[in-house]
Amino acid sequence: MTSEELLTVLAALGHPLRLQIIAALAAERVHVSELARRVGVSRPLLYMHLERLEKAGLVEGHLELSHDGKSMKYIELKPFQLTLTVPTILAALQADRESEQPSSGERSD
Amino acid sequence: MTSEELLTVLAALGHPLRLQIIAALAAERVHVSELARRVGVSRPLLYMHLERLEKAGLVEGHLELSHDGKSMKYIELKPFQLTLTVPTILAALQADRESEQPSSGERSD
DNA sequence: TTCACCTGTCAGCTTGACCTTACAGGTGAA
DNA sequence: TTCACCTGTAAGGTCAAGCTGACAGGTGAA
Repeated sequence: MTSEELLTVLAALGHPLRLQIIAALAAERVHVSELARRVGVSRPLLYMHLERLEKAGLVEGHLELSHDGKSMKYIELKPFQLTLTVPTILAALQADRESEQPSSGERSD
Repeated sequence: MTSEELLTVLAALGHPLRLQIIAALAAERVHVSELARRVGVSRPLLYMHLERLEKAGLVEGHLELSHDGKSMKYIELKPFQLTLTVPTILAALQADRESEQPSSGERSD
């Protein structure tokens, strides 16, 4: 995991509303409009937050047709596990260096 | 851990420069001016970032006198371990509810 | 005294995150 | 047709985070 990926996840989790969204999705997947009502925000705002969560790989959206033919976008939570310690941060920064010069200095001798 | 505490840590770690700062402090404590040079930023900017890290409890500063009598503020890294999963987020949000009404519903019977 | 270090803070700028309002377009049911 | 749902996005405003430059004040050494 590079530091960029790490920062994407940290930024995605670093907002109270997005924690609420994750909590609301923990038990079951919910479609966008219903999710907006449950967490008490406007739909456009929710879209913005979902975009961040999705980019971080924490949620996933699926557009489906409901039983009565209406288009519904269901959001589901992707299980994740991320341990933050000094070594994991060092590893992320090290991954940056290894991925930016993949053919020069990452020998393990 | 409440969600506010969690968010403070997430926000503190959610910046590339602050990850660099943590990496620079991983091996040894460093005084402010030297740290600024090592991570390549101005001292005032570093102070701002250190403030966030300190509020999150990730680093600690100690003002000391060097052997030649000059005032030096040494920054040291506090070891930490934070595991991010859906359950830990749910627990943080639950802690909010328990701490806002400490005398009504948190009975454990 | 001048220099080279050090700590600490403030005023002011820029930019992006966040949020709201409004719009365009689709469906099934009354 | 009108209503009540749904998806999706664009325009614009607000505000805090981030960053810079300048300042005030301390020390020991040359």
